[in-house]
Amino acid sequence: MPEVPNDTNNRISNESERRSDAPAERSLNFIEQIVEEDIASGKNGGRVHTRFPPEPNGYLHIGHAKSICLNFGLADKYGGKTNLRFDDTNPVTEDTEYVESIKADVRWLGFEWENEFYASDYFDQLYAFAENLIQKGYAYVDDSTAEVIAAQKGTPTEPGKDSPYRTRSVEENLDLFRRMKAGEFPDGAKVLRAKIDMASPNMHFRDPIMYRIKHAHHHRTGDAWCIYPMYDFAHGQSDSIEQITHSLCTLEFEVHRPVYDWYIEKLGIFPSRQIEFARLNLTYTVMSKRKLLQLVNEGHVSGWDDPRMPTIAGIRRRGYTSASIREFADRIGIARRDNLIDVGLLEFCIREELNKTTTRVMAVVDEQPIKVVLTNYPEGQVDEVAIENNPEDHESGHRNVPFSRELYIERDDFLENPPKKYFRLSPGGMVRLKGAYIIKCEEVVKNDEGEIVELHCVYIPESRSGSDTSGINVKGTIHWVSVAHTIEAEVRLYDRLLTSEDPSSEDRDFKEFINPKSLEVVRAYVEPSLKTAQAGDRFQFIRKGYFCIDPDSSNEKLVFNRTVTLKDTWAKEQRKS
RNA sequence: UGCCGGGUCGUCUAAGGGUAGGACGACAGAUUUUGGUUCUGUUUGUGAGGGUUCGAAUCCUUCCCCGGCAACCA
Repeated sequence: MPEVPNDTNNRISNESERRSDAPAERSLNFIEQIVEEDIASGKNGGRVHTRFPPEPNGYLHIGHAKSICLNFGLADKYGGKTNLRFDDTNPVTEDTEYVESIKADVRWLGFEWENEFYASDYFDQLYAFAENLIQKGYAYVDDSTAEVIAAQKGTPTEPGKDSPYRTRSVEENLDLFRRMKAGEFPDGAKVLRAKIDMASPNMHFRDPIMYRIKHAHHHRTGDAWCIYPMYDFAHGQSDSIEQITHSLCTLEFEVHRPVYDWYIEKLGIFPSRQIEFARLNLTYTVMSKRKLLQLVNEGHVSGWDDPRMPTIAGIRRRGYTSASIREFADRIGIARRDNLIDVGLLEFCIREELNKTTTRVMAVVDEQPIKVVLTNYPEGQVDEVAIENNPEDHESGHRNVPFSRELYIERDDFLENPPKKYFRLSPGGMVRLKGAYIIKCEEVVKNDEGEIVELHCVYIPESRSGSDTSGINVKGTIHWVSVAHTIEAEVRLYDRLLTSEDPSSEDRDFKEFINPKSLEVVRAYVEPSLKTAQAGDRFQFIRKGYFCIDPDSSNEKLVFNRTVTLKDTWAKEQRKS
């Protein structure tokens, strides 16, 4: 697990700050309404205690971020607490690597948990709960195979059938369950089931399995156990043990709620309340751990933290700030209807922040930039021109950038036969070099293949930025770097991971929609001030987008990730025609 | 076909018997030494029918559509 860099934008506002910061009064989401009703009625003594319960079998993604912001945000808002609880009841898929990454991600998002718990902390207690239910006649040991149990379960439209083992005596059940625990039986030989109703219209009520035998090494309890509780027999009781007041989960657990309540009722323990909300779906990506794991294992991406991944680790490496993720979570809201959020909203959130905070720098992102030679500029002369660090922040000051006779500009910023509203450079045309002079293109130099290799231009000495007396008005301003002073860098340009807006709605497998151009690695020529930039530093490349230094970067070779492009109305217009 | 949910601008999300509002997007304009930012304006919505009511997105009813549920996963 790589160390997670500090996020300077990671400050969590305290309560009073948050209140004064609060813009217009926002309406409550349905969970906040429930919480406020509970507080008003004095339920749980007005206490609010939530929990974030990941299973440590994969990395967290932006959908988890929604849940984290909801759970921690709710506690924060109502003076409550939030536990981090690892739902580690299935040792074969779980690992401490995931535990560590999850903790790092939650912290990076800006939240600190009240308690760090594990469902495995409660194995003794859960075992006692199970014996309790056996004693009350609510549970029995079933020797049937998985296949037989599945067959007896019936279907959604047909009731199930009772297992022949359903009528075992309490004594026999107790004896068998203890021997399951003692390791007398192989995996799959027996399970402990709740005795509820094999004819229930809710499939989860048809004698759900409580414990199964798994002779597997657990990441925390080691080899102490060979029986492990199922989700349904662990989650609600864990909530109850921790006195969780509001147990928030996604919609697919809705049909589990009657089971959740049933165990709590039969055990007579603290009644936590489960409330479901719709999970996050984002356009042009997938959000299931299974699919993300597949992308990682099959090498479609470089790892869980590949900047194209919707994982928190990936988004972080891409250059997103945690504040922008929190803002996003806030804007998408909480409701029960299925949703598919436009990834454009996420991009809006990061642009909004980075626009205010990043230093503007000159970077010519082009494998083959065009060299501009200013024929009337003295050879060997170097000028220092002042560039505003950030026009959105007047305190940010200026920085000197070297200017000389030979410059690089992007190939896109010159067109031999420009269309009507093209504001950039063209033969005989004029353009402003950002922070420097207006230039006029007088000659286009081509190689034998007819490719443009050089532009011979003249600069207008009176047009210098800040002291322009030329009286010339140009429509366009372009960025540039001085050939003699630039440093080369690698830039990784990311695009959407998938080409389908909603891959789950497609007939074909999601992997058929992997965007072959989701990563493009190009060379760039950047201004010398970037020499000392450190991993995690963020910049705006003027007119291009927001970029951050990747951990792969070194003193020898700068590596930038493009977090997000700037809005580009010109490109949009081009696409239309 | 059984059970449980859910349907409000293109996308999210409010309004819970009394003006359908906000955000993102889109479009138009202003400003701009980033075709960025900022500002202004515009556009578009209650799945359908019936009922209750002075008045329905909201209550009742029939229908339609969408999602989830049949792992010894969570």
